[in-house]
Amino acid sequence: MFKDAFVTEKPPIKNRRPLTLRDVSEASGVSEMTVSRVLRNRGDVSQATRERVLEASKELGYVPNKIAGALASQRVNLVAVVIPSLSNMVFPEVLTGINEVLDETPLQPVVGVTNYDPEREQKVLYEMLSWRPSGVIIAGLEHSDAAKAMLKAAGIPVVEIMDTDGQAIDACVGISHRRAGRKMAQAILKAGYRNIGFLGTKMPLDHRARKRFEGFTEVLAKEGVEIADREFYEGGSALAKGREMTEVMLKRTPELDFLYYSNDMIGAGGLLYCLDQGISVPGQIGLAGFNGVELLDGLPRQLATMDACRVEIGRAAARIIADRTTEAGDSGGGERVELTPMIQPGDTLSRR
Amino acid sequence: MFKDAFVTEKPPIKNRRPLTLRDVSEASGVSEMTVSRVLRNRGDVSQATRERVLEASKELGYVPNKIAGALASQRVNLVAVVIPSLSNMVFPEVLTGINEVLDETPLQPVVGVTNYDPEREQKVLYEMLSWRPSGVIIAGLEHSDAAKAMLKAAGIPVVEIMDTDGQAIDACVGISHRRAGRKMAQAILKAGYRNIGFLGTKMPLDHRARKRFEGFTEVLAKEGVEIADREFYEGGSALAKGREMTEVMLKRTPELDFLYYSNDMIGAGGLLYCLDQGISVPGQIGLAGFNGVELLDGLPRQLATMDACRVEIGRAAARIIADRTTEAGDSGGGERVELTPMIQPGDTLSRR
DNA sequence: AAGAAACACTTTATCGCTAACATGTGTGCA
DNA sequence: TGCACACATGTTAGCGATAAAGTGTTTCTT
Repeated sequence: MFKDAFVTEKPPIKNRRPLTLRDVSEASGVSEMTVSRVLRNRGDVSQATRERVLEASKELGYVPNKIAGALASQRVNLVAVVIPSLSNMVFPEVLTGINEVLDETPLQPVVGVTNYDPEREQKVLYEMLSWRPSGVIIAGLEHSDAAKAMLKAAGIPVVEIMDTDGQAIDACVGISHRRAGRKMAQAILKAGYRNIGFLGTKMPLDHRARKRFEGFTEVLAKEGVEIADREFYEGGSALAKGREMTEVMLKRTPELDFLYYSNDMIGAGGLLYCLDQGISVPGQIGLAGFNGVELLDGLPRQLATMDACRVEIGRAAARIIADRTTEAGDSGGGERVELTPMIQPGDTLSRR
Repeated sequence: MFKDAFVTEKPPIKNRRPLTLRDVSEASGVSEMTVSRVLRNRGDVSQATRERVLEASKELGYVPNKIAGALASQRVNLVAVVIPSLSNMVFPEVLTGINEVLDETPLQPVVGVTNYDPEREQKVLYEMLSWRPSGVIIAGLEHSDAAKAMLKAAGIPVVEIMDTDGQAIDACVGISHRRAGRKMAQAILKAGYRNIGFLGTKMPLDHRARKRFEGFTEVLAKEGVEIADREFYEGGSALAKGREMTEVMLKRTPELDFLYYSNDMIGAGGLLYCLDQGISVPGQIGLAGFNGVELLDGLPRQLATMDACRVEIGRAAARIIADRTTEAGDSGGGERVELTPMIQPGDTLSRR
C-alpha cells in the first residue's frame, strides 16, 4: 500500500507507533534477543554486531521500554522513597544522600510525598508498591496498620529512616529523637538556664518532634524543672512564625531565660526577633533549635542546634537497599543504624 | 507434598511468591478478568461479586501490578517531572503546584533531578522516558540536542516550564526572565538609584538567571547606566554567601547605592549584613532580590523582590498535561502560558 | 411472545521484553 | 581427526495484566 511505503520512508512524526526492539532488530539485521543483549551489555555479542545494533538504535532514536523489561525479568530498578514533605529542607537533604549512593548502582529513587498524613502515606505507598520496587525507604516508624501490613507483605527491603525510637518493620536508620531532646535539655540545664519555654509545631502527627519534646521534658523533670511556657504553630512561613511566637511568649512570660525551638527555622525567627528587640542573647535569654540547617550560617549570630545527620541518614539507608539487592543471597535483614547527633552550641547557648 | 500444604495453610512470610490476579480470582471464585474489572471500577459487575472480590483482595493483601497493567493497556499514569535541583525551594514549590492539580487526576508525578547538568538531564530524561510516561514537565528551554530529539520523538505532551524566552518543543509555561530583569531595572532607576551592583550565581548553566541579568543590563544601558560592580558565587549557604559578597562588594565599591541580587536568599543575607552594619536601607542603599520566597516574611525588613509565580507555573503545567491526556481527541499542542511576575517593593526599594 | 438490548460474566490474544534453552560456529587439545 | 567448549546467535515461552470479542441470562420493548 502507498501509506505503508510512506510511513517507511519518512515517519511523519505524528501517527508513528512507538519503536520496539523489533524495529531495531530489523534495522540492524539481527534478532530481537541480540539487540536486547547489546542494549543491556549482557551475554556474548561480537564487537561488530554490537556496533551495528547501537548505531541502528541511535539512528532510530530507540528508547527501551522498561515496563516490558521489568515485567519479563521480574526486576525493577526502582527504590520507593516516601517522605512527609519537600518544603522542609530536611528531606531534600536526605534525598541528596540517597541519590549520592544510588547513583553508583542501577537503582533509581522514586519519591512520594505524604504531607504528614497517614492516610495519604498509605495511599502513596500502595501506589508505589504497585510498581514493584526493589526496596522502600520510608520516613518514620509510625504507619497505619494497613501500611505496615503492605510493607511486610511486599517481600522487599524496607528501611525506615529518621527515627530509631520504636519498633522497625525491617531495617532502620536514624537518630534517637528522644535522646536528642534529653541531650539538649542537659546542655541547657548545665548552662544554668531554668525558666525554659518550648516553641514548636502542633505535634499530633510530627512524631519526631513529639519524641524530642518528651525526651526534653523528661530530663527537666528529673531536675525538678518544668517547661515554663509553650507555644505551637501550624503552617505559614516558619521564620515569621518564629518571630510572632517568640514575641507572644516573651510578653506572656517575661521571666523566661531560654527558648527551645523544635526546628531551626522558627528558632532563626526567634533569634532575629530578640536581636531586633535588643534582647541580649545568650546573656538575657538563650536559644536553641534543632536540625543544623545550612541557612543558619548566614544569621548574625549562630543559633545553637543539633545536627540531625540528614545526608548521612540518606546515604546509609540507600546503602542498605543497594547491598541487599545486589548481594546474591540477599543476606541481611533488620539492620539498625543509630547515628549520634552532636550539639552545636553556636553563640546562643552558653551563658558566656 | 508437605511443603505445598504448608505454604497453602499459612504462607510463611518468606518464600511466598508475589500475589497475582489469579490468586484473587481463585479466592473469590470468578475469572481474573472480573477481578480486574472490580479493582478498576470498570465495566458491569454485580454488587454481590464486587464485594466478594474486594473482600478476597483485601484479605490476601493484594496489590495490583501496574507494570503488567501498563504493558497490557499501553497506558501509564505517570508524568515525568525533570528539574535541576531540590535544594532551591523554587522547585519544591513548583512540585506543590503540580501535585495540587494531578491529585485530582489518575496521574502521578515522578521527579528526576539534574543538578543543572545537561548531560545528567539527558540521562535522567532517558531513564524516565523508558517508563513511557503520559507526559513530561521539564524545567527550562535549553537542552542537549539529544534530549530535544528524545522529547520530540516521545510522542507525548511536553511542557517546558519556568522560562518563556526561547523556542519551546511543545507547550511552555513560565515567565519571561528577560522581562523580569527589565522591569526590576526600570523600578530601580525610577526610584532614583544610579550606582548599581549585581550579585548572583555563576551563570554558565543557570540560563534563567542569565536572562534576568541580560534584561536588567539592557534597560540600564538604555539609560546610560552601567553595572558599577558585580560578584558571583557558587555553592555554600546562600544566606552566608549573600553576607560575604555584600561585604566584599561594599568595601570594594563604597559609592554603590543599590544591590540587585539574583535570588532572595543571597538578598536576605545582604539585607542582614546591611542592618548589622547600621547601613540605612533603603535610604543609603537599596536592595532587591528575585523570587518572592516565603522565608522573607520573617526578616526584620521586607526585601524587594519579584514573584516568580512558582506554584502557579506548576499548576498550569500539570493542567496542560492532564487536559491533553484526558481529552479524547488529544486536542492541543504548543500551548504557551506566560505569567506576569509583579514587583513587590517591600521596604528596600523605594527611597521613601 | 419474539427479537433487541442490557447485564454479568468468561475466553483469547496480545503488550514488549527477557530467561532459558537450543543451535550453529570456530578453536584448542589430546 | 574428533570431541569438548567457549563464543555468537536464534527460538520459545512466559511475565501479569487488559482489550476485545464471545457466551449465556435477564429484562425490556412493542
